[in-house]
Amino acid sequence: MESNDQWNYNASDQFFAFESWLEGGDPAFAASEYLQDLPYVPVEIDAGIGIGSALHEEPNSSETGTEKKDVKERFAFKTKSEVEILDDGYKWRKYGKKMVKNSPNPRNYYKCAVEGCSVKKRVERDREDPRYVITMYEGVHNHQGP
DNA sequence: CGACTTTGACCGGCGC
DNA sequence: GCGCCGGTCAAAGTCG
Repeated sequence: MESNDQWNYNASDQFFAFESWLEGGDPAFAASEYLQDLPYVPVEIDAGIGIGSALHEEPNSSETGTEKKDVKERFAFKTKSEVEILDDGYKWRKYGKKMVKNSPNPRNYYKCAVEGCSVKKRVERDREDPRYVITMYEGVHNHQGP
């Protein structure tokens, strides 16, 4: 599928921001409270991947005894984009919109439209830089394509 | 006519 | 115990 191409058109910006976040290179973003409790999942940046690949990581493999089922795979990054609706190759159904206290911008809630797939996604603009969009994924796709 | 977006209401967790 | 805050539901509306 050509969904990789759709990723590539802005993958550079996305993963550059993501790397900066991982390395603490972007204090404003790292310190933002959107992500304070958001465990990130490392991704292979050189692999030309989509978010779906990143979400295949399973953090519970090293856990022993009590497994933390509540902790789903979550992943966030910042994108420089004018529009919030970025087609990532999946079909999303919007189910909510909310104003967060610390931001003048609304936060949008999306869910994967494929049956049996409960992946969720949140999109919101950066409070400091309105030209950036923060996207957060949660869950793992059960299916390969849209 | 069907599928999806919109928007306020509702609910549960947490802090005070 | 109450109020704030973030997340979800669901009815109505809109678009193709």
